[in-house]
Amino acid sequence: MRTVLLIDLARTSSAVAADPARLAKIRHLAELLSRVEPDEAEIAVAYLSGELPQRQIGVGWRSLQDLPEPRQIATASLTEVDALLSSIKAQSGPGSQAARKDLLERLFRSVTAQEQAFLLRLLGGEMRQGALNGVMIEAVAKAAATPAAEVRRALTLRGWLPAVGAAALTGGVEALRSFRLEVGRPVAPMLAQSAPNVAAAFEKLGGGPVALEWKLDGVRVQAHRSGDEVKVFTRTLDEITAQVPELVEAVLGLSAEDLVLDGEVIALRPDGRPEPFQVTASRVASKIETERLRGTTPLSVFFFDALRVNGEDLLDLPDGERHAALERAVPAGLITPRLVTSDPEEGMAFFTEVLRQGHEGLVAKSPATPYAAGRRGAGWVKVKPRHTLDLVVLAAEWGHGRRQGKLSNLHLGARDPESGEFVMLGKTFKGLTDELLAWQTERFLAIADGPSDEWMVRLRPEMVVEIAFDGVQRSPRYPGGMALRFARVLRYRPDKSPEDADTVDSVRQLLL
DNA sequence: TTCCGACAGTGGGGTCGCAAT
DNA sequence: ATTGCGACCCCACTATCGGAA
Repeated sequence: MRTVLLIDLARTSSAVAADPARLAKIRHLAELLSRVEPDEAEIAVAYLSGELPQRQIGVGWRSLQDLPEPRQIATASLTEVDALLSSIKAQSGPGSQAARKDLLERLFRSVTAQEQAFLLRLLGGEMRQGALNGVMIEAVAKAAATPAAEVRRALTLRGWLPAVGAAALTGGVEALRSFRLEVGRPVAPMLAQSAPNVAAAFEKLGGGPVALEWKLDGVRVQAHRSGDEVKVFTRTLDEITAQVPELVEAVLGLSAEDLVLDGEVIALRPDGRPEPFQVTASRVASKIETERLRGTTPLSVFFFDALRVNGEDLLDLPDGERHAALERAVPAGLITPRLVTSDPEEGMAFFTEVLRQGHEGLVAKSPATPYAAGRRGAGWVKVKPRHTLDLVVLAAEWGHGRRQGKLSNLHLGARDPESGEFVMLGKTFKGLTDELLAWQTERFLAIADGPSDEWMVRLRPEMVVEIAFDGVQRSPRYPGGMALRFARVLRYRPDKSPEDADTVDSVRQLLL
């Protein structure tokens, strides 16, 4: 009999969810981790931080409906559950959906109600216990009696917390220190914060010179080269080597044979201007007909960072030195345009220029910052332009989790002057404070109109709301053939009536 | 004592591959 | 051929805790 069973994880998760204090969550998690046996440590770290050792198993929210009754006695071990999930993942070909369902039912029949609830949250991808990677890093450190900084460093290099956590719990700080940057195995990519404008980005980086780089609206790539072998990974560390042969050839064309580079792939038109993001994303996601697609939609790559060049790990070096190494290893045509300046005015001119060329914006970087992979550290700050429109709320959907009982997700419409009707352009739930959620729920119920159901309340088109968004994209889903990208609420406009709302024509202007 | 960095949660549009219909 | 689902590409914003100032 194992000392730690699935029921223990389920109980720990409940305790974590019930205790809002971060330090208490860490205590609960560390207490369990300190009891788990070495061969189950990876599973425990994974499950309690909302991950699966298999990463994905082809089961989502929809497959988790209509599950069997629980049993009364909890006996399931982590190893047993892990084996079942592996066999679910292994199903493929005709009949696989039925086989998956069968195995999933067997799993749920073999556990108690509390374990079922835990597995539902885990497999559904919504832990709702207020603890994921960030809290788990601290819990692993506490349970293994190692500094959290050592865990973070290992996670940067390994990119997968369950593996790092298991190493820490079984081998302590020595095991953590044995993690190295390994060519061919992806590193957790460094992420950026955002700022509303160039001046604010300069301010955030705290004076001194700032490196400004074009922000291209493509797909983030991490390219590894060892001799004749190249591997390419995405931001979530999934391998896409086969989909991006242009990138592979570009890297093989460099003289350095030992490389880890960070950059962006993007589809450019013959005139050099960027294709819409959808075109790049479609090209990168397509696994078949790659050779034909190369002809119609070629990909370009632009690197902006070097993590390793010719046997030297550069992660801990400041940005300026890493970029110098990048410039030595990679020709200028494959490097993201960059300007180092202390002058915000000069920065704004650079921003204007990148937008004129049709690109997304800028990323401002402190030349002193090391590559803090996997953390949205303050070293990188992105700046993008923002559009706004006054739109009409057509309906609202009931929220989930902490928004349960509140009307949350808004259906947004622009006015069609021809018909006098409103054309839906998308939805948003962003930008709403708790106070605004409470207010709009009450207000919406007062103007409810038309067929509503358990998810949605239709409204008389009376409420005008000011919406910020990044751009307009072609939509196969919405009636006007266009949708807003990254829409969020700025404020309600009680001073405006629906007749004052922006029109579909003004939105269409932005599509070009 | 106040401020602010980091984290988790709440969901958005679009596209692909695959299995089922 | 079409549809449904899972996965993954891009992502913004608010509330909260707890350490920093």
